[in-house]
Amino acid sequence: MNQRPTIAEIAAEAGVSVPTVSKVLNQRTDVAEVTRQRVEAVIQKRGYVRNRAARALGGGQNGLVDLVIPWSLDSEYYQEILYGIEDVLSQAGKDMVLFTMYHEPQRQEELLARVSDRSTDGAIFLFPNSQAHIKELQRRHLPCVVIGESLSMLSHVPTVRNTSWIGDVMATEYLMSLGHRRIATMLCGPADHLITRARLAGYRAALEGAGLPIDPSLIREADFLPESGYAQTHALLALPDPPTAIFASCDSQAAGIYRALYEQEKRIPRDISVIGFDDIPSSAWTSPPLTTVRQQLKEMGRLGATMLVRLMAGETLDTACVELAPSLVIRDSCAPPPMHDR
Amino acid sequence: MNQRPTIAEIAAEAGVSVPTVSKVLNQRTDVAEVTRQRVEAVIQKRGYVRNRAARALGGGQNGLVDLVIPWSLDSEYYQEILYGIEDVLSQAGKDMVLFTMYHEPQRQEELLARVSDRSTDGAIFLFPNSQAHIKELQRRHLPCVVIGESLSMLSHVPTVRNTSWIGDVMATEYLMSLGHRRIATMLCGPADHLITRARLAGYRAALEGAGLPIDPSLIREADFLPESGYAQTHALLALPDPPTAIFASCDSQAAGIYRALYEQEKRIPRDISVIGFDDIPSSAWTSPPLTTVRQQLKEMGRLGATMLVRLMAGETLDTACVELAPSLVIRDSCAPPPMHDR
DNA sequence: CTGAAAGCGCTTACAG
DNA sequence: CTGAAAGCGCTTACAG
Repeated sequence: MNQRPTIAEIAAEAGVSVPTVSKVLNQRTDVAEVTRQRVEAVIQKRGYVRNRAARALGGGQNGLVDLVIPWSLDSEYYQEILYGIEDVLSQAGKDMVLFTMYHEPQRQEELLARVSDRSTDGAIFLFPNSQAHIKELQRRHLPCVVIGESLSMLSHVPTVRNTSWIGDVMATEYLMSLGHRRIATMLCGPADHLITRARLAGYRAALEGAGLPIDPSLIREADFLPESGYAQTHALLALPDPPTAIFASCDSQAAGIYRALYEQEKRIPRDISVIGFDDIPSSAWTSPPLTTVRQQLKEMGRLGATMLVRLMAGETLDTACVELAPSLVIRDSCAPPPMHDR
Repeated sequence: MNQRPTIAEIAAEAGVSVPTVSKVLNQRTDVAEVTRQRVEAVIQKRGYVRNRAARALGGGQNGLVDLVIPWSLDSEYYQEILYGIEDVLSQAGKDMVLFTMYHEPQRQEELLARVSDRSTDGAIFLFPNSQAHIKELQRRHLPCVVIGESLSMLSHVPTVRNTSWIGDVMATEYLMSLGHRRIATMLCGPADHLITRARLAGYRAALEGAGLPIDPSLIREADFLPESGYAQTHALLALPDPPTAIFASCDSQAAGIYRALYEQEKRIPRDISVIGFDDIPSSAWTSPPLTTVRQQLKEMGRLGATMLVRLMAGETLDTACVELAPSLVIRDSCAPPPMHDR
């Protein structure tokens, strides 16, 4: 039989008992150095790997981490974050289990059930839309980390996010530095959401800082899809006094803005400037290449995963909430406004 | 104590033994109907869910499926497939564990170790670059399914893929019907790969069928990234007799083609036509919208997952290999060639 | 520092 | 049709 070795076989071969091998495996200190080395040699030689299910049942960890996402992994945005998470987690010997909430409340129950299973050693939440279940998981001592804005700043869940409103300030100031005075902006979701409001505040602050008026007709409702950028751009262009620059709330929305502009035969950036937000990989390949605000997506993933690994190892975090600053990536979609508009 | 109920508690409450509850849970037939109903009522009432680890240890299934991908989930292409897989698997009560091969041979060993664990009930391989480990897993009776081209047609692993070369025929014929005679095509990977050759054969067959010559300078090496499309388009345009249409091997490559054309101030489709391959979601939002060959990506995911679910349930598949036919999606990136080129 | 013992929550033969 | 028994491969007290 070419079966995978069990802890019992290792113990027999090393001439010790099963608990002793378990101690070595769990890096306990109450093992004689000689014993440890002997056991480790056998483990090495036989290529022993613990059985995950048995470990979990016995009360140990099982090397699985839940990745809880609100919807599907359907945007480059998520992918980038995931990439960072995967990087750290695989180094730590953890595997990811995808758990999709689909915005269904009943899925939360499933998640809780699975955790009381000890099916999983920890969980990473991407842009959670509720915190109730996270709190419940923490109450059951499951290490949890949130990546992305969380609904409440009061949360006690370790969080890593981008200081996005600063990005709005940067983009708006950059456009103004080019000479733009009529800058349209798109919202990034429902107007009553905290993040939406925070980001809008960045735009307003920049404008006010420069003594420019705020024109409500230049603030448009939109979401993360190209459709909304498309529709609002057409609306913007129909204004008596249209903007000379459009600030997209995210790069994927910018594709819709580009398209509306293309249809109206407006050249970017000669006739009108466009600036994005996120800097997803494909933004480097639009025509013209999109100037945008870079969020450190991979880094968010890496940091969040690192925090979780620490938590799972029983360590305590010194900083529960990490904010990453955005930066400006200047490509070719912005230029000074046309002469007659200055 | 508000703990999650165990099978023992259910048994006690229903007035039966533990094995009997287990039988009900596993839909065995050797249980009296009355007993079954009584047990099921208690299960229902207590919201009982089996402990995954205990199940796996005891010899049952644990509700986990490995999703084995060659690299990272870094393209819309994968995402679409994943979406289909997720759809079916979540219906079947299975969760996905992401397993990334990173093209590292040593990862194959890890995969094997994990499976002898019975950590997982089955595995779905996306575009595997080797079949050795899949065969080994099958030998250990782990249900496996391949989605995407597999290296050998002789494989005994159930597979679902697209009949991609037909797509190449369709695209080429469409371009010819528009009046094009000099059609460039990009390879979709190393020239010695089976898929690359098969797809090229589709292009050739269409051309030959129409009695058109095959010009080797119009067949360009490329991969799945925009960069290669970009570089080859510039090279194509520098030819003494440049093509009037370019056939991209995939939509993400088309972004590079668009960009090169944009830089050379060639208008699509007035000056030159571009056709893609895959029909990833963002292709509907390029400017102009990309005419492309649609691969049924979500459907591939759904079918593959469905096959795996059957296999895990102990059923046998009537068809081991399913081929999905592509179709043409006509948008705005193709037109008849300019007058002087006809 | 070491190991005998009990237990985690299931499952599968197998005897009745 | 039902259930007593043994076992899956670990882990954690706890006694020595």
